[in-house]
Amino acid sequence: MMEQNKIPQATAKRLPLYYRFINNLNHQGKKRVSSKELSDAVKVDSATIRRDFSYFGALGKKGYGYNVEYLLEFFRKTLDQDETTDVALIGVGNLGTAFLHYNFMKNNNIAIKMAFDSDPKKVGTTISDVPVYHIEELDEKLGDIQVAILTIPASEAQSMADHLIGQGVEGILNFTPARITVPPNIRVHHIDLAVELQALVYFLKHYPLTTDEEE
Amino acid sequence: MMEQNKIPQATAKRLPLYYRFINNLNHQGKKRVSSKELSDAVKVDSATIRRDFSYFGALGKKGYGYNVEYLLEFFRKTLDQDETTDVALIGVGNLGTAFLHYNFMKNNNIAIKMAFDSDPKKVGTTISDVPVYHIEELDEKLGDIQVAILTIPASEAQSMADHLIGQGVEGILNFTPARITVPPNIRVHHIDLAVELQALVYFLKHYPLTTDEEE
DNA sequence: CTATGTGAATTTATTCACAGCA
DNA sequence: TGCTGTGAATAAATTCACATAG
Repeated sequence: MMEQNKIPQATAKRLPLYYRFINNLNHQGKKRVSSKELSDAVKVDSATIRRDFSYFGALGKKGYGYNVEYLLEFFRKTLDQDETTDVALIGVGNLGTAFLHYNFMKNNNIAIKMAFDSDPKKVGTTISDVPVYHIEELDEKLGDIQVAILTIPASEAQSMADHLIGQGVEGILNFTPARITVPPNIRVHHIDLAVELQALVYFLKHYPLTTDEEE
Repeated sequence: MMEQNKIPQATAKRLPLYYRFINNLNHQGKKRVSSKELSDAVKVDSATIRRDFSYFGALGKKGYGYNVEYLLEFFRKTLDQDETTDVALIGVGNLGTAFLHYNFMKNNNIAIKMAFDSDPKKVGTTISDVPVYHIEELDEKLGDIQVAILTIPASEAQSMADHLIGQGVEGILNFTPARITVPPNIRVHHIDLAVELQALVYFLKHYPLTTDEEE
């Protein structure tokens, strides 16, 4: 696939966050920004930000900071914002609908192109310009979409993942509590709402904060 | 607040996941489990699981594995599953509604006790037994709830967080893209759906998988 | 034999602290 | 002077590998 695989994963995960904020700055007409300002905004230590940026070379100027426009252009390229990534959404419940209303195209070149559900009341409708097809039409409609968002009941997660992978999907954002098993060449990110909530509660009770700390 | 603060954060974040799976095993009538089996199920390396468990002492038996019932009982105590944690949900959009339908009480003793919104069509209704109040009733209704889930527009996140903190909230699960600023004694966890999706896409393009890897 | 529990090694990530450039 | 960029130090997390108990 692509170039320098030396960027730490922790850094890679922060890139979209940086990108969005730099984008905001640009819209506000701001011309320069320091790692300290960025730090206040995105809640990441300024040394970490400088370190993160440094993996891509010297993006700033000493004593000045970073040029917003330049930074934006750089991250646009780095995050492949030129090419659109098409995504399919599986499961048009409340969570799925929330995604459909979320306009990813606005800042990020990611577009949910179609959604699937088995509920006949939903099939045939359009939500935020995204058509909802019946789950049985999946093979026929999916095309070469490689990314799927799973917002279905946990009990169906594994079989649906298997099916999607069979149709060429390579990345799955799984909102199901089920930890799905996939071949080693498939990437799955889990977002487990119950776990997140429980973890927050656990930290609250066992990790008293006095000095500054963050997730 | 509480005892041994020597449990690594990474471990603490996995505890709810372990708990849920052990709970499942127990419901299935399983009596024993090995770190290897757990590993397959929750997708965490078995050595990491043993290490995680070891912070709590010797929970297993050599050559045998772990007794499911014992483990469950242990985690129940550790995760404070005896005492219920009450939570308020702010913003009854699609995402908020998804949370209301999610029955946290089933496995975890976390209960969304009330929800708030400004939409008069929603105020006064009840969703999954949770009453929806007008946002202006917040001070009056909130009581001593210390945890809030923020599922409102980003533009309102900071002011709402300030308000909640003023009312005694100490933990916030923030689904807003806004990175809110809070006093150092307040805990905020961010879950940023757009960032998660972008990060997945970035990893797909730049971190080709051949051998096993995970989020 | 089997699978834990854990020292030791390794890897990954963060943070300090400051030389050096604009 | 004010900031970056980065060596070096530190911290955190993972993983190896095996002695040891059942």
